Amino acid sequence: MTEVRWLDEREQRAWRSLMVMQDGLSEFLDRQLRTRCGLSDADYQVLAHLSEAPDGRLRPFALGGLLRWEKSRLSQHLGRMEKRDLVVRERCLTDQRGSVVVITGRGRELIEVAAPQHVADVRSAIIDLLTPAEMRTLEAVGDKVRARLEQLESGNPGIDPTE
Amino acid sequence: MTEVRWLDEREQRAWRSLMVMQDGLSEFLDRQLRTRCGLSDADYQVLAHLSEAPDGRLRPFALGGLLRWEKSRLSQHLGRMEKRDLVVRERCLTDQRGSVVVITGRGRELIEVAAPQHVADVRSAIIDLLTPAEMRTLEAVGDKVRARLEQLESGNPGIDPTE
DNA sequence: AGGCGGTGGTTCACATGTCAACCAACGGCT
DNA sequence: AGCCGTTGGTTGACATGTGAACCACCGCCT
Repeated sequence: MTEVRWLDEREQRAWRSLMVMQDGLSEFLDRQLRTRCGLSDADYQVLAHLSEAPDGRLRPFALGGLLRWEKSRLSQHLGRMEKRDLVVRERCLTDQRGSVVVITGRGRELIEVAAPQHVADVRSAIIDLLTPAEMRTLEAVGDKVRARLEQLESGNPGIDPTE
Repeated sequence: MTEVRWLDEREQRAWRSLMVMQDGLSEFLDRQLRTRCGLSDADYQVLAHLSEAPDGRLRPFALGGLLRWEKSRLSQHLGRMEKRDLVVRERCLTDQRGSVVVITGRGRELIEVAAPQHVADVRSAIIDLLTPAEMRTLEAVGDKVRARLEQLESGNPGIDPTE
């Protein structure tokens, strides 16, 4: 592996375009949520998962799994959300170590206002611009990349075709 | 606008797939850079732009434009990079308010080691998995979305087709 | 029973990003 | 020259993310 395969024109353009879209999208969606509902994107994700769970309650480790968050991040964030009365932590009855996160009434009200606006934003920023074919491609690419990342992160370096 | 157009199955899948890919990709690339070169993704972007600029020097506001960063973020980040001897700030001769950021020798060494590895990571995580058609689609979608975001952020709410 | 590695969670110190306030210099205008 | 709105940049207070250390409890094993 002596020489570097730089990105050619096409590859550059696709990559940059994707990155810029990425930044722009998350910045836009986060700002909309924040200014219109006082929720960060992180808050939204947490509330969304909780509101879909039975009784609006989840064990932190389960929530962490859904969000793919580090446990310390989750703990910190839940602490802040608890102060703002969006969630409460209760002791877990079946496991004395753990706790259960529960969405509050206020949390539920907020997510129910935020969700339709958020979906509308996602639609108007991207989904409604896509043809069915583009949608399929995005899904396929996303899945391929995720699978590849799991492979890479599990210590498999991938096969060098020149080998 | 009384009723909400939720995302249907296809739309959900495409959207989630994109978001997950997005998170996974940036996390992966950032971690690779960090562990292998001691550079964050932000550091990398800054050094990359500087190293491509004539004499490795840029006015902060120009750099900020390229990166699409808030000026305070840039200022804070440059401060940290200066402490690590990756860049230096010099007074600007033509504008007494401003300064010029210059990449240091060490900064240049680092980016020259990091760049090939970074490109290899980008390739192996995504670019090399894509067909030419997929690449074109990604570019097209990215461009559409960016254009749309600019429209949205310039106060244009978009047209409601039911109107 | 009692030892013990693994798990669920929290906490601390620290890196990073954001917003608003601030300051000095620029440059156009009279 | 002198005023004044704008621009380039920094700063401080604060919100958020990360990694490591820590703690209590679980559950298995003998």
